[in-house]
This record gives sequence, structure tokens and C-alpha cells, in this order.
Amino acid sequence: MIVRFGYVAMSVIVKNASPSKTMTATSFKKIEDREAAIRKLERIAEENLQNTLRLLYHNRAHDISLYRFSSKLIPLIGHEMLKGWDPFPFLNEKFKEVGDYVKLHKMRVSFHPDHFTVLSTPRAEVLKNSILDLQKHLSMLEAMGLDERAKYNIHIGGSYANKPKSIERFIKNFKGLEENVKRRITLENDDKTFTAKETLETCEQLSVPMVLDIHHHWVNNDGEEAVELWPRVKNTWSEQDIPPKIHVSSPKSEKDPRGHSDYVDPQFLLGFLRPIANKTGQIDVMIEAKKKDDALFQLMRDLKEEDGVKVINQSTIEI
DNA sequence: ACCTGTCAAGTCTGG
DNA sequence: CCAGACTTGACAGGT
Repeated sequence: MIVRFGYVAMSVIVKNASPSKTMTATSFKKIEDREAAIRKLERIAEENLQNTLRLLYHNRAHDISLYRFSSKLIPLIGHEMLKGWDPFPFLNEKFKEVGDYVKLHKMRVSFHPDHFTVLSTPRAEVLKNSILDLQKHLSMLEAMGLDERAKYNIHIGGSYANKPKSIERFIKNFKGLEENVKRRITLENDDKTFTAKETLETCEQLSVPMVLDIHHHWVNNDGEEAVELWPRVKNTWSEQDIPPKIHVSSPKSEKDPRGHSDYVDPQFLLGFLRPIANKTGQIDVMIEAKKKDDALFQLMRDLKEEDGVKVINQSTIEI
């Protein structure tokens, strides 16, 4: 089984390369000239895209072909006071540059809209904004010229004291989405509410690929092993042109088991990878550790010492 | 250069 | 019904 590793949004090694610079709503309001304020927002977004490019160069130099974009590339987009603002004309060229580089080096990229995107919500206003947020992520991927292999990953959402009803609502709202928005969604089990089993059942029902987070599963499960669920999880990817993806992180501490620690425990990951290795051709593993790319490099050093692990390049192993 | 409180968005808990 | 926690990188305002 070929295993590729990737990391999320920012590097702790490349300095001054944040792809998530922003402006607060308060400081936007303080600028008298609205046009000037908008130009400032657009310059920040352009800088975020330029830093994204720099990170991709860094990834390329280290054979890293799996990467998640920051979802904060365009500051304040979607905010009430920026109604009517279309940042894309100004940013299209830069988005295309990012996308061209991704395609040239055959990278796998994604987004993870944050927890304000909630398709299980009973509130019409929240649903409306969630759909707008998904459309925004679609627009960014389209501006990059990336096809449906570039996805955005979300959670089911809140339970509102009634999980079955909430899943029902999620399904109904999901089905109401436009086809092109829908086709890029992946669903991930979360660490508090919807377990891997519940998420998997939803994915199967909707034909959506599932991103299994093995740390979330460790803190929030229905008593079954992640390895037992794997054949079905893997199967949700069978219609996709990309390998299944999982997320890994390690508990911050006993006191805070849901928190993410600086680095990833190689034994915890191997405990999942080894049993599935024979029945899985390829898998992509997104590392969600505080030390970002440094955690990836540390994991590679740790794995190199393990029996049955063959290092293919700086971010890929065979097991 | 460094420190601290604050920040668009949602949900859940507890008062 | 409302305040605060959750979580996180970065701003904003201060020294």
C-alpha cells in the first residue's frame, strides 16, 4: 500500500508565509473610503494566494503532493457589509496561477470550510449562509481551474438533541444542493457528535466519499474499530479518481484528549495502516498536527525506523 | 520586538 | 433567553 502524507494550510518552516491574513470587520468599517477598504481586502487576498504558491513550491521541493488550502484566503467574504463585492475579477489570475501549479505537479488539494457551514441546521438563515459558503469554495476551485478531484470536506453538523432528525435534515439539505456543489463534498466524522459509523451510513446513502478521521474516531465512536469500518469507508471512494483519504492527529493530553498535539504518534497511525495495508492499494493521510509540515517530516523520520515500512520519497511510504 | 485581549460566522451547556 | 465555552491563527492596540 502506497501512503502519501500531507499537511494543512500553513508551514512552520517557511517563514512569513501565512495564507490566512485577514482584516477585522471593525477595522474595515473604520476606513472612510469603501473602495480603498475593498482594495485593501483584495490585496490581502492576493498576498494569501501568493503565500499559498510559496507553500506549494516548498511542498514540491519536499515531494509533498497532498495539501489543504486555508479557507481564509479571502478575508471577510460573505460578510453582511460586503454584499455585492466580487473579489474574483481581481484575483482570477492569481487563482489560476495556483491551480496551474497544482495541475503541473499533480498535487491533490482540498478545502475544509469551518464549523459555520452546517447543513444539518434547522435555521433557514444558517442554511442559506452555509450554501453560500460552499458555493464560495466551489468558486475558488473553479477559479483555479481544478476539476472535481479537488474537494471540500465538511462535517454533518449539530445534533440539536435529536441525531436522527438532524441527519434527516442534512440529507434533505444536501439533496437540495446544486450538482456541481454536491460533487465536491466529502464528509468527515467529528470528535463530539456524529461518529464514523453514523457518518459512513450517511455517506453511503448519499454516495459521498467519506474522510475517516482516526483521532476523532478514537474519542467519539460506537464501540467498533476503525479498521472494521475501513472496507465500507474505502468503498465510498470507489467512484472517485483519487485514493481514499484519512485524517490523523494525536491527543494533546489526557486532560484534553480531543485537542491536537504538536506531532503525530507513529504507533497510533501504524495501528490503523498495518491491518488495512494488504487490502488497500493507496491511501492519502492528512496530518493535522500543531507543528504542521514539521510534524510530517518528523513522522517520516519515525516511520523510516519501522519494520515493513519502505520510504519512497520525502512524503511517501510503502507499507 | 513582544504581550494581551479580541475577532464574522454556529452550537452546546448551564444559569 | 442569554452569556460563556469551544478552538485557532491573526489582528489591534498597547508597551
